[in-house]
Amino acid sequence: MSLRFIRLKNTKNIPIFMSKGITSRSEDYSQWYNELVAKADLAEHSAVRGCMVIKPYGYSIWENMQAALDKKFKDTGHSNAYFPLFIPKSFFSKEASHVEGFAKECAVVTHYRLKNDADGNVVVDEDAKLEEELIVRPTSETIIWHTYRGWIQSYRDLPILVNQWANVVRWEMRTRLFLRTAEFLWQEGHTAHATSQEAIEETKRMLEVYANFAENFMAVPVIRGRKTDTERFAGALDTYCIEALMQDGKALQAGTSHFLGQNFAKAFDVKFTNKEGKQDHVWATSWGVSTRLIGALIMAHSDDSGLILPPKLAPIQVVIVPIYRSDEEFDNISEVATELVSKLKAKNISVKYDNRDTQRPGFKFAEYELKGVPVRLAIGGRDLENGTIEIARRDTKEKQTISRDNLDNHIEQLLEEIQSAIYNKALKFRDENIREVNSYEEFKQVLDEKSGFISAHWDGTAETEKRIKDETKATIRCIPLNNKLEDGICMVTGKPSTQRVLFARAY
RNA sequence: CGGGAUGUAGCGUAGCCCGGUAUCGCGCCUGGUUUGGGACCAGGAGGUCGCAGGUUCGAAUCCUGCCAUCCCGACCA
Repeated sequence: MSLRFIRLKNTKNIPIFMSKGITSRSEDYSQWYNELVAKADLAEHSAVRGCMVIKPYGYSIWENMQAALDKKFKDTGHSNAYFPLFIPKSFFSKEASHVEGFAKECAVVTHYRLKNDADGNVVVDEDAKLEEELIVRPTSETIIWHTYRGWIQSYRDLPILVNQWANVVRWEMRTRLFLRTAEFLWQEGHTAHATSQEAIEETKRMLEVYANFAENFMAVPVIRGRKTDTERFAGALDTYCIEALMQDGKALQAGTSHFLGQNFAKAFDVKFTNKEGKQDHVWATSWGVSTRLIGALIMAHSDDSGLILPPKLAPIQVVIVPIYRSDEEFDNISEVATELVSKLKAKNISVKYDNRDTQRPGFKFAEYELKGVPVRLAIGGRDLENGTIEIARRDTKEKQTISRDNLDNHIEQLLEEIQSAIYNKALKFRDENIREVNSYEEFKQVLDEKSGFISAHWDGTAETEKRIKDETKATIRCIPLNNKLEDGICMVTGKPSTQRVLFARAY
């Protein structure tokens, strides 16, 4: 039965487990993504509309991301704390543009008790209405700045460098696992500073932390940039971002860092006494990345056989598969494998010896390809005789039989090589898909035929930006930092422009 | 929240037009043979046909209402 046939008949957006492979990227990219998420055991839809269950394998990728990011936050002087899930409605309305930005997607708690009605059904007890409604946090600026007010009196209390790992809720109409769900996991950093300059430095420092993480851990090259006024975070003076390019040519915002100016300090009346004894409002930043990064990871590297995970984030870096014909042979192989496991563990390499006898080797090979395990080792009877092992790398699918001497060092090097190989591949793809365009006609053509990032002149107005979005669905992803200044004319209006900005259709 | 479609076993489906208690594949369980790229044979378990009414001797099938999901729009990390 052909996949195409199945797909056309499959009206539910649920993957097809009966087939051996998954839909190819060229056939249907989003179908490929959905099936991959399910078949690689990363996540599934839950009983709650718009919310996902992150399964153990997917969650351990998130844990690896958390560990790496958390270390970077600590290394840059931040501490973790935790603020409430609920935010009083009144807090929320104190910063005008902030409310406006989030109002349409907030979950609201109105009651605190249930009861049984006459028919025995569980209903909301109308007598238990909250005096003040609570908003389930879509982000925590308001509750945090309300709290910071009590923490800050003097410049000596500054800076405050706090991060929290949390869940947030944004009531989305249309969801995709990891990319957009009603509830998601993230971290949000919230810092308070004595000067504008210091806050701006913090904003940029954390953007660089994100960019560094994306490139060195996720192996995803990113463009550092600044958002336009329209795309800016609700309540910020400036939003910086890192933008990544997915294999289908669509852009994905992978992290944001905001300079909030004194907006929240003013809204929540957070003042401090400076060295000169004068009162001033505190300067703020906030920055975050979410489980969306897992979506980015999938779409940046993976192929039609499954996930390709960068070794630095892979839950299992090396898997060993035994191939045997008898119990005795299995025992002999296990002995070799167990020794190898301890050698690799000693090098802090995450390794799994898959000794299940319920699945055959071929099945396991396919399974670990699907799950993106970077290195696969196979040991069979021939290897026992020859002192060899079969080693296969997931990214290129290259396979060779090598001596087992010095294998742990070899694998350690190979993992590093894979890490940089997938980065370089993604970088090459990204660079090949940034195109300079000088007319609106050409812009539309490139967008439809090639997609990717388009670098073009824009007159800097929100009207033109909106027109382009309405007509082409492409948005300005960012104004790249360290952008080359060059005189030009806006591709739409012909008005003067001093630099090119990056457009793309985006997730 | 507008337009369109779909709900049958864990998953994918046949049956519905033309009413008679549900088909097939994958997966699952048991036993055996297998094992260097998704094994094979034999046996077996699993379904209030989305929910609630109605028509009928009898409803997966016909009628009414509701619910859920998916696709296309408006909104978004």
